[in-house]
Amino acid sequence: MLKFSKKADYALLALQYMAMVQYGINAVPRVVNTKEIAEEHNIPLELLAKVLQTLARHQLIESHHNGPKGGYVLGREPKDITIAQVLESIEGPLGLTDCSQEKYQSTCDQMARCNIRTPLLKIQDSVLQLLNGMSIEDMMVDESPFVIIESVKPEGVSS
Amino acid sequence: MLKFSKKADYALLALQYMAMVQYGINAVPRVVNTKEIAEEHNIPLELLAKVLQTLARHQLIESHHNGPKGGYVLGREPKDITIAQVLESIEGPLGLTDCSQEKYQSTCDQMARCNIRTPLLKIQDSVLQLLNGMSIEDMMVDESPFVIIESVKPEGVSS
DNA sequence: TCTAGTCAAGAGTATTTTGGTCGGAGACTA
DNA sequence: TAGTCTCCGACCAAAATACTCTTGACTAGA
Repeated sequence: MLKFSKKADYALLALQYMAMVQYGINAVPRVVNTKEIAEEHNIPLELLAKVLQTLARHQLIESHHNGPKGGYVLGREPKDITIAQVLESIEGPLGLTDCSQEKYQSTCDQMARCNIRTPLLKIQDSVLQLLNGMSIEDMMVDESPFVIIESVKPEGVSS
Repeated sequence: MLKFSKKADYALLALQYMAMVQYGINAVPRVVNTKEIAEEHNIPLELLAKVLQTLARHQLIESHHNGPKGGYVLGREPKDITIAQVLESIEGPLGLTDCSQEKYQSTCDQMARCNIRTPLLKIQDSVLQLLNGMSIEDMMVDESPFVIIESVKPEGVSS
């Protein structure tokens, strides 16, 4: 419940990676291709390809060109790519319930006596605000890829 | 994306209805049965039955007894039933990503180089806080079903 | 005690969504 | 211009979800 889809996960992962390559500390900006990201993160190449295509279509990234040395770059600065935009590109308009999209409202035969629509929209609003307030930049937690989370390891390795 | 499942919708609808019957203005508290709710809201009887069973198993509602005049009542006051509890009963533990549940962490082969886990958990936390802060009572917005929320509109959300 | 109304629980089916695959078309390099 | 390498869009399979059916147990009231 409330789970991101794999595609959304992959998208965030990829964007974060690209952001690090282009804007990270000591970064040497360059074009990155699908294969590189897929191998880096161990995700199915073809699926990631599709995800990136979608992101490109929504201008979050730009396909540099085809052929050898082709690839993608971010379409804007990391701080200008919000989590909400990413999710929306991948999954279509966000909404806790169908009736938050106007075009579906007519199909809901309980609109009239639906008392939960309003409070639901309120929740949804807050969630959206949250997702809109967070960008790829916020995911660029410096360089260290290895952050030991103590809950993984049984005994106090953290020190 | 981020959508509630139908079952979750039905659960909220049912709880809100029961709350109105028991605690609403001028309410005459009584037991309500599955059929009544299903007809009231036009949802498949059998499916709703299963949803209510689940809620009962989680003590959010109580089955009054079998047989004629049987039915359900709320297990506690509306303000003590949070949205998060409802969702969790229906859909199991909530979490934006698998690795928020400890038992799945080991199965994720990219834990080591996963840079998005931490920020994702942060988002998730906020969402959960939101859902925990809202209860069935908040859904008892007296009788008027149509309240237009202006914040849905694109402009000036944050104001 | 018999009947009808109700909750309880399981298995089974259909439909939608999601994850993943394939075969090209275009573009660059040599 | 041949040979790669890349993006791209249509396609397929598997999984999750929504919904149904059947059976059973229990209770109130005739």
